[in-house]
Amino acid sequence: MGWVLHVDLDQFIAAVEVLRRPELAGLPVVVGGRGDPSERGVVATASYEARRFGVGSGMPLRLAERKLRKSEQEAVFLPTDAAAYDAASAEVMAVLRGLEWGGVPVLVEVLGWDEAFVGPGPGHGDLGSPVEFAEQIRTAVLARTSLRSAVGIGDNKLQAKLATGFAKQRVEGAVAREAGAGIGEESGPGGQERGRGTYAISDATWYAEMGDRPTSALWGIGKKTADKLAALGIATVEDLARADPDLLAANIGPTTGPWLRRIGRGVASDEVDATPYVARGHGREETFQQDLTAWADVERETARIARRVVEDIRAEGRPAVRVELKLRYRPFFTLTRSHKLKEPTSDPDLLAAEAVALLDRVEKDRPVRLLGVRLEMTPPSSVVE
DNA sequence: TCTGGGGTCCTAGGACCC
DNA sequence: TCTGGGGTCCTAGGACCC
Repeated sequence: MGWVLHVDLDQFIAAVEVLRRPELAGLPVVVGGRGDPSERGVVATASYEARRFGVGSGMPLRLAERKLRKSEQEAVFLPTDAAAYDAASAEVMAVLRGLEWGGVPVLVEVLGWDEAFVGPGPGHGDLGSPVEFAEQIRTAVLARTSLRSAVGIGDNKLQAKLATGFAKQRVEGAVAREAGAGIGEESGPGGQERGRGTYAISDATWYAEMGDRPTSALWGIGKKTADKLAALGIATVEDLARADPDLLAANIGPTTGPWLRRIGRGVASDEVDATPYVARGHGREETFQQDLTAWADVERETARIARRVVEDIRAEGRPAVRVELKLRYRPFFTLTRSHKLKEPTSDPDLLAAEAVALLDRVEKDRPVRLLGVRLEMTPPSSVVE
């Protein structure tokens, strides 16, 4: 049996902020943008205390501020500090990589700052109970980083990922109930009740757990695809599992159609890929606090952002092969223009000029809300001596 | 209350070549 | 003068995820 585990840290960004500012514990903490709720920006993470008042990820900061003000809560707004989360994330991943399961080091596939798949390493022995190992993971992460987590268990990565979501729901439900009942911090400072933060889904329980849920409950199906499926008469995961493969291929696409049917059936890879992440490209984009109306400003800002991205790709040591410009006009219309370079380059002047040249292909008489520049790099394999 | 930023992968159409 | 398909590259946009 190829068990896969998925580890997901609780309210990671907010938790990291509270760790370095313990006085914030218990307060509604909202992290996002530059930390100024009167600015354009959205919530990256809200603590459970803030979530209770309807504040959630992706919400405009201005709206979050209004909700918390109405609740008369003493709320704290903080800027996003990517370097701090990078560092905390690296600590957590190091703890995971240090674990042994079945007598050999585990494989760790990092998914983002706060998520990873964990699987048995090659040549492992008896794995014992995956639930026991999940508890071991949560205990080790908490002990070494003071961060709480949930762990999902599955026969493959899809099942493990979805199981983590159910584990988190149980934790949040319990926290809310305790808050309502006037019970304090969950089992004392740093506590983490055993069993509460793990959940398992397997091939055997797939339809019982997922069959009646909407297709959007699946990892990989968002609102658009769910709507498209609904128009085909496919509402639930079980509907999707039973759907006609030709219908899916014809309406959704030759690759995506069959893949959707597979995930409807709970079928996915169980291979934990521990090879280090290599980015295809890097980009930076910026929403301006005030829309740009003078085209000279648009050109200057485009060049500035392009030079920032050149610094990013220079740090990787791989030249750019493609330049993409992204523009968002007022009120919210977005377009992209891109250009493949004749030859790879890391030259800042040249790449800034390429980015600015892409502006020749767009309308110049409309207010600009956002500018972005993205550079695609040569793949590492093509770097030859 | 207007709607972030950093990524990935897929699709579809047109150009171009054979 | 009209008319084929197939394959690949490039570009723009869409969808999704954290």
